[in-house]
Amino acid sequence: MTAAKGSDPYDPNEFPPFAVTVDLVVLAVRPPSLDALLVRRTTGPHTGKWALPGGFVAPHQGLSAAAQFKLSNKTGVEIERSHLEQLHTFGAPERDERMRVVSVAYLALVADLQEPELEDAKWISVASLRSKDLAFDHMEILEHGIERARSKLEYTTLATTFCGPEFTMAELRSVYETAWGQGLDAANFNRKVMATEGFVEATGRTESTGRGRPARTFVAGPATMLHPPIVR
Amino acid sequence: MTAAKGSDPYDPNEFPPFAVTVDLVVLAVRPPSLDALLVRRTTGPHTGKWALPGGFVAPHQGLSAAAQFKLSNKTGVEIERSHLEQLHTFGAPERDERMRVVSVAYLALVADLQEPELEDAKWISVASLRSKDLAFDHMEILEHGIERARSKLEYTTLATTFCGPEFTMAELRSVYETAWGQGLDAANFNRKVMATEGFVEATGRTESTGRGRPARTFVAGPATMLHPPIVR
DNA sequence: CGCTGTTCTTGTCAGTATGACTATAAATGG
DNA sequence: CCATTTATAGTCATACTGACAAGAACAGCG
Repeated sequence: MTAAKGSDPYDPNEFPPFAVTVDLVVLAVRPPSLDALLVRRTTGPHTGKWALPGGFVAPHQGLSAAAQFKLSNKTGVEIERSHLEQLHTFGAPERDERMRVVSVAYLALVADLQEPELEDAKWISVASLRSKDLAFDHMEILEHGIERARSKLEYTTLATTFCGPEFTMAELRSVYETAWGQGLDAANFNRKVMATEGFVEATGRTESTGRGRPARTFVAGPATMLHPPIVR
Repeated sequence: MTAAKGSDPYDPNEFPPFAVTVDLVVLAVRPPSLDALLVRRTTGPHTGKWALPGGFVAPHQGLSAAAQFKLSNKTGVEIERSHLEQLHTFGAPERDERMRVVSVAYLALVADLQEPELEDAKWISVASLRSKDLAFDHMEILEHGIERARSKLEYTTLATTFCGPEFTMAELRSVYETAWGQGLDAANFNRKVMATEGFVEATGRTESTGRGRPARTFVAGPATMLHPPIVR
């Protein structure tokens, strides 16, 4: 195949338009389960099925602005103390029967601040995903998001985003254990976290859960990347 | 802000359409420089400027299919022995003055098989990027791609993609050194690569560059991820 | 009030990986 | 055959890791 050089042969006004949507993978760690936020579709195709929160991007709206809007819109989540990043873009020609839709998926990590759950929305444990039938290709998107989140815990400080503003080592560790589904040695975890400059900062206060020795509390430090990583 | 619940307020047919494009960050390691492929714009906005290869996605074309097509189209590159992955999606409302354009950027890593360079296309060293004025937001896209490639060298076996089908340890090492702009200890590099199961497989043959002891040659092994990583 | 169970926190230690370096091997070109 | 070049193997002190033990600080209970 010898290529036609020069200008692109397509005129963007020639063919039917694309629609662009954002879909959100919203994850929270709520021990003992890692949960994703789903909404029930009340209109359009796949009505009645569970789906990712999201919707169409407005004409003059940026992509991340659209994602932020949907996040605060569909969930009560505060944008502060949460993390939002672009995940992947899905644009298979037949993913929506109505028209050509390209969906830019975003990943949101939020603290579990028991926000009032909207109706037609629920948290679902990612462990119970296999049996679910999500709308469109949302299952694939969700799996991408889960793997991205699990992976990013290793080499970034994002674990603190899953915690409240003030947290104990045990809480931080349980973020990893819950997301990864495997236990970590508390002593070694402590050592690694404390050895990483700027990961957490001690408040000087302690917090008691009623049983056992009270734990020191920490707040997130300024660091964003982990050297060395916390390994699975 | 209390959210409007239920169905999305937007009707996709109400507002002006989006156009969707793919843009390619094509990288090759050609010691002593890491090079990116640029094409000169001959039409539309920014005519005359250098830009990333790319173009509009056809109505029934998948995103990665579009990227593959543009890759073989604008470069003579064989899809085999190259790596193509989605990078990031750029959709700022004003990034193209003609209309709302959402661009899905792809990252392509190719071996330096001195393909016949098309006219209006050239390799440019990423070290000389600062002085360049690329079309649209292509500089930002390119920088994303470069950083992604540099980062992926650490924990994947993608370095072999930059080499030909058969390569020496020195060639593989120079991929890292060129991409990272820093020297690596040959002996330690050897040890780490050989210790990683499935990274490379010895052919039993050797290859002489004219000077010095001939080097054993290797082919890429089946592994895709590196444990432990090769660190910068 | 002291015991006990629980949880958090610090300490120890052997095995391993790492980086810097040295030594040897195998070719080429005078 | 010797100097040079490059590839590869070996050495060693140090740092990091995982597994485990020990100590510290609480609550609850008899």
